[in-house]
Amino acid sequence: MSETVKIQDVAKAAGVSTATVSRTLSNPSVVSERTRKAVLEAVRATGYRVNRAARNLRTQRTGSILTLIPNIGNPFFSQIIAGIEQVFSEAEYSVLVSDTANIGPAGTPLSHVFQDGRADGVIVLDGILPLSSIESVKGTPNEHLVIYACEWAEGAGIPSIRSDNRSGAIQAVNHLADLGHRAIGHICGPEDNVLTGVRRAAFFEAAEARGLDVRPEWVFPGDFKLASGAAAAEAFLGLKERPTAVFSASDLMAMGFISRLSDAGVRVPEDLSVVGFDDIDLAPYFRPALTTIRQDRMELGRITAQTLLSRLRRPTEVQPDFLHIVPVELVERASTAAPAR
Amino acid sequence: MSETVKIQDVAKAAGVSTATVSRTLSNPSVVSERTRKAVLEAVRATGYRVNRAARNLRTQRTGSILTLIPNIGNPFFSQIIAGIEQVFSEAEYSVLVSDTANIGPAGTPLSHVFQDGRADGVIVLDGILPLSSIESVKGTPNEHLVIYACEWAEGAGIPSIRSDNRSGAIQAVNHLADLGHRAIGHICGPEDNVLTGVRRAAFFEAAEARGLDVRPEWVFPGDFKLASGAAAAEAFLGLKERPTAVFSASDLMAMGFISRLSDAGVRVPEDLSVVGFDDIDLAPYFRPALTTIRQDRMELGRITAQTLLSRLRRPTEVQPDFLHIVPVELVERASTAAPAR
DNA sequence: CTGAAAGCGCTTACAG
DNA sequence: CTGAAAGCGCTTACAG
Repeated sequence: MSETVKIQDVAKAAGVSTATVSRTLSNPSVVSERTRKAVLEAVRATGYRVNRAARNLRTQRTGSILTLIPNIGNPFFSQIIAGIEQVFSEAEYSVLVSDTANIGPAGTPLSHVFQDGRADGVIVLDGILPLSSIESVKGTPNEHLVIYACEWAEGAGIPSIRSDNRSGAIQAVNHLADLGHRAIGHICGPEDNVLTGVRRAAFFEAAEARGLDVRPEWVFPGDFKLASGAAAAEAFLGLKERPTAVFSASDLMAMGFISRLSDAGVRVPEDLSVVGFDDIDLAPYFRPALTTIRQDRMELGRITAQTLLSRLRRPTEVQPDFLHIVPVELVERASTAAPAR
Repeated sequence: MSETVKIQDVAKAAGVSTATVSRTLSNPSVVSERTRKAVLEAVRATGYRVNRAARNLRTQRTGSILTLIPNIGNPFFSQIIAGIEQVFSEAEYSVLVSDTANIGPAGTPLSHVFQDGRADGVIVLDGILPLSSIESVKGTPNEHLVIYACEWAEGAGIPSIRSDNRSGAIQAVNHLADLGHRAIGHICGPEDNVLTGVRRAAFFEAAEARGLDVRPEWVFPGDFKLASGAAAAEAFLGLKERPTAVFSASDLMAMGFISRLSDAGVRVPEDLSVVGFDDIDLAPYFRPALTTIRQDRMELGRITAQTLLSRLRRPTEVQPDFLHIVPVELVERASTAAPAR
């Protein structure tokens, strides 16, 4: 690999113009077979590779997609990103993954991503991204190249792919009711998160539909993470009257909850049934194995990527209210059982 | 955001040349204060943003770093990437995360990443990447812009940042020996992984140093994942004579192992002590809380990024044998205790 | 089917 | 301190 070889060098080696080399590489069918062979051979011989920056500048695209996540350190997102990456790498796009915090100082308009030429499309996995940032793309040609996955923001008018959170919560409550539980509690996600509201509302709705008892002190605050589940357990242990079952808005909180409870001698499922949400890899290996609502995160990522990809290919088609809901299912394991007594 | 505004438009608005606009933006000190103010105001008024592709083409750099991981779906890497991202986003670099599989068809030379103008530097978190791929950068100006983190390949002659795997394994064995265990086993990582070899060798070395009994049938194959821990448990349960303690090369395998064992009535730590490796977030919440070797993955990511960053800034400095080892520590929890009897 | 030429939007010696 | 001009390496109408 001596000096970098350019299209010029290939053209010279093949005895054709740079235009022909370019065509052979990007649109081979318009070139005669004889020429194509000569060019391809010259490419091989020289070790030529197209320079991206030059191509991007000329074609006015970047070949990359930006994925914005609230916290790159949170393993919850890795499966989703794997799904996204799978689809886009086949389509010859690079996937950039970034903390929402890293797109710039607070309040940075999302439109900058496009203006800077950093990406051809954006997948937002973070419902907390300020609406004002999202709105900066409204009315621009890039408006339909932004898409929410997993989380979303109410009223953003941006297409969204998400799990069926409502159904998941209802399935959890129904499962508990079917087992005979009459008094149930809930561990919530963070208050500023859209998933929290949907899952909680569906929890109340289903509990009411089944005539279950839910008291305000049985609804515990949380943030989807392990420690907040343990904190909920502390609150639970201080209760005079306890529910016989708890639905947690995430598996991680369910695990933190059960851990702390087991230290205090409360047995799951004998003394208390617990249902989680997500079905992370560990759920079947936790003891008791966690009954939970399975989210197909890989699939969610794939569908999101396919949706964005089709928009990148047919830029005219705009449907801002596009909404795709991925089904979830209850996975019954060992953390739920009929109530004692 | 009408049409895209270019440096030309700013120049016109400020009454200066494009050269002066460019200088104001990239090297403000060479411009007079009066001019600078006028330009900045024109930038503000027009909403100008530098086009990356144009800048990249002109400056012959990309402003991105490529991070290659064996499996983007594996949460083990997310903390490392978070550390990398943190450092590089401050330095105004984008971080591209990609499955090793996605750099191209098997055997794709790593040098392509540079030739394509896809990244200014590469962080390889995957020791399995073929040596021939790595070697393609040898002798090129990009040779010292490739760096291993976490894993590595023996003989690649590429700088490497890694945890002190040897010390970790020795600490695990010593902890077990100190508790009074005389017969110990090991669950290995995948055979084609460098970490597997180092941890296993150190395990044997320390066991011998402490005069412990290790039998071939107590060394279980694995792949770092949950299911292989459960498989090791099956093998363990079939043993006529069992060790009283096991050191697992990953936390995930330790958890899979303990889960399956507890189903079979083997209690940890009463009947068997188990030490993991990694200290993933769940380790303190698993029951029994896992005694393990803590790897500071965020720090590992940060150091890797800083090392690569300094090389990007001073391209002359080449030290192919650069090796940085991040300390690990034993975290004692509830999965280890003195042997019974 | 192919080539000559313009131009994508910047940055940077060079000259003054 | 500033400007005119070249050029980074491609792609793509346009013409033939």
